[in-house]
Amino acid sequence: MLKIGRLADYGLLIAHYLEQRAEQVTTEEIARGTFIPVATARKLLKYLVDGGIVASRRGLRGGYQLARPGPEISIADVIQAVEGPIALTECNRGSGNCELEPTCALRDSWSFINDLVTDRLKTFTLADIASDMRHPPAAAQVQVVQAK
Amino acid sequence: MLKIGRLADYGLLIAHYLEQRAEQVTTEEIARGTFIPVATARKLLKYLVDGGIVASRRGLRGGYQLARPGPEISIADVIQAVEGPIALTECNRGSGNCELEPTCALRDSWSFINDLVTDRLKTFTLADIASDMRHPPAAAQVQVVQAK
DNA sequence: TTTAAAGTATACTAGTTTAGTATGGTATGT
DNA sequence: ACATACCATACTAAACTAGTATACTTTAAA
Repeated sequence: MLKIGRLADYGLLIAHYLEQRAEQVTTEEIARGTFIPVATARKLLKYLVDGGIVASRRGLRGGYQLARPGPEISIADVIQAVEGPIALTECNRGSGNCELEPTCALRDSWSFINDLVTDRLKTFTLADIASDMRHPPAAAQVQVVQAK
Repeated sequence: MLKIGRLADYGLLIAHYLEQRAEQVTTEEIARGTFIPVATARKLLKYLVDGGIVASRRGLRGGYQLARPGPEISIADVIQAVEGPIALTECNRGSGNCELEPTCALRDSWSFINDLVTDRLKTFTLADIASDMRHPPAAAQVQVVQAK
């Protein structure tokens, strides 16, 4: 269960949809276009607005739009907007969440691993999703280098 | 909630403990040494044995030991042994798990992202955990290279 | 200035998943 | 043969998630 919440997945779907449309779109349209239930889409849009991923306009003729260009929105941004900070383990959300903490030998390691994963997700953007996956984006070309 | 299950965390704790001891150790000793409840440790040890991480010996004077040297056991190995294959999203566990699948534009992307994360976790081993985190292990030195 | 479209906020519910436990079985060295 | 230690399975309770319902606020156009 190293997994992402369904809502985060939907969030990315919505972000991707908005990038494609590139104009003001209403909640209902988004819901129809992504096949996500309207009520759920509403909830998600709020998260995305609060997270600065999406810009909203209220009132008649209102709607949503991406707040920034696609290449500037990473997967990590979307996940964090929907689910809060990425924390693989409890101890990574701060002290006092795990009763094993005082004796645990892995705390620093988990912190480190958490950063590895987060940084990795920051290199992959909405624009990369839009492009053909068969030709991996630049961000996907990683090389492991022996230290020293 | 991009997070790892508590049991996977415990699994890593146990693996790390076994690496430190480097000898035949009983369930009770492991439980005492890691502060994990005995019944839970049993369950985990089964997973680890099935996953080929740990070797068991039954009968009198039985116990557990790492099946392979520390540097050959990655975080990904441990997580997969405890939780099964890494799958960030439902669609990454195969077809038919998500009702949005037929219309979803993100399937290939998720598959790609899943691999990115998994590969990253494969580069970090038990041995890396044992060493001082303040001097990051070789596996942690990653360089992103512009494609073409 | 009224009205209706559209976003905002909060609280609740049902279902699923997870961690944890209990119990009885099986192998094996002495 | 027997005590020790691992193995297998099934169950339970608690936590968490996704999804929904409802009432409110903002704003552009008529």
